[in-house]
Amino acid sequence: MIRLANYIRSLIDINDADLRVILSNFSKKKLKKGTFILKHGQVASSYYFIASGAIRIFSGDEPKDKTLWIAFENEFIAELPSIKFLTPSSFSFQAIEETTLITIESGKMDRLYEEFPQFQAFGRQIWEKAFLKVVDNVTLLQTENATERYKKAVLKTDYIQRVSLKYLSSYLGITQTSLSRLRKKIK
Amino acid sequence: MIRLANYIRSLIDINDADLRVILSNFSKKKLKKGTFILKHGQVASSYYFIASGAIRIFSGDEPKDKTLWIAFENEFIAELPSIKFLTPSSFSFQAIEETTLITIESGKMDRLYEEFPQFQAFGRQIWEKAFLKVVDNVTLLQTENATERYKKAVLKTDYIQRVSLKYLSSYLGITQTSLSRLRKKIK
DNA sequence: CTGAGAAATTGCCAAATGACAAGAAAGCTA
DNA sequence: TAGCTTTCTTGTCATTTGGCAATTTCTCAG
Repeated sequence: MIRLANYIRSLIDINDADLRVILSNFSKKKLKKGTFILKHGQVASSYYFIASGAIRIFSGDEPKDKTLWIAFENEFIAELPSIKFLTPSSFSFQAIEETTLITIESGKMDRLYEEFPQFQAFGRQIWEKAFLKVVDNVTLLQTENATERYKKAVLKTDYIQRVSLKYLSSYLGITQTSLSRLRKKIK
Repeated sequence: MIRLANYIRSLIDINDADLRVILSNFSKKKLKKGTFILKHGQVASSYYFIASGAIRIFSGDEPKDKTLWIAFENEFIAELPSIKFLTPSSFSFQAIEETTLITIESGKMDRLYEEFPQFQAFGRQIWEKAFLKVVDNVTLLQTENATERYKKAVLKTDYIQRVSLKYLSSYLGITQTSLSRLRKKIK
């Protein structure tokens, strides 16, 4: 919970009392490796903060799934379009390690927005961050070759090295074989 | 203006009178080919609807720029993060044909949201559309080879064929040379 | 600690894409 | 329309990436 508190504080100004109330609306969940927290086609109803572990967001079904994003500790994630517009999710969310999540239902989130208007800035920033990350990704995929994409991904987060090649490769837009080879060449 | 009216109507329910007031806040602009409506580093302050023509959104500077998106008639575009958070724009917007824009300043847009709450749904959908488009793009870049990406881009909009290879190639994440060749092969 | 299943590596070869430069075609302006 | 500029195409060759299958390594439940 402290991690979440710090995360919120890093994005908005808020006093201790308000923050405490906000946090009381969240609940903790432990997930085993492999657990799905959302499957594509379902309507998403929660926001997730990763206290520890890693979640992969992907489209399609294994083994031909495509990893859109991999989130690690101290990251706030959600299937925003599905939550906001009650449409079926395009993506599945899966824990790829033992993971501790701190979650909140979207209804509660909305009530917090009403009760604490300054908290709305938090919601907006989640959107913005998500948007910018995806845009960055497009640029990377358009611009760099596989080797550079891998290097930059590692630079951004060491965590990325915890991810199996199977998942990482589709995130980088290459095959597992190629990723294995280029990683070897880099060393 | 009729085009914009239809566009708004396609996204939200709104009566004639309200729509008329809303439209009166927009203004028309004609742009010659090559004109910039926003350069990266500037803070964006307007939303744009393309009545005719085409706008390309790109990062970096020519000739090494990367085209993130190409928008055509009946598309609503904006540098949303820059508008919302007053941060410098990461992208430049440039007319790549003679273009007629219908624009509105963000301040006026905000006032419309207050005056016509149902219009907020319009704003939200712009965000969502932008987000989904970018996500689609990631998936495409991750999943398909250059030939497929080109085919799918053409399938989505015939308009794409109006775009010079120079711009189109970086949008597809390949070189102009390769695009020229693969286009020949397809015919 | 062990053995089955999953994941990663490697070899071999084919296909796709890139780099660079030259020439052809198309578009624009006076 | 002529002439200039930009864009497009093509040739050659190098490099990157993919496909497939065999083998090795790793992981984890029992």
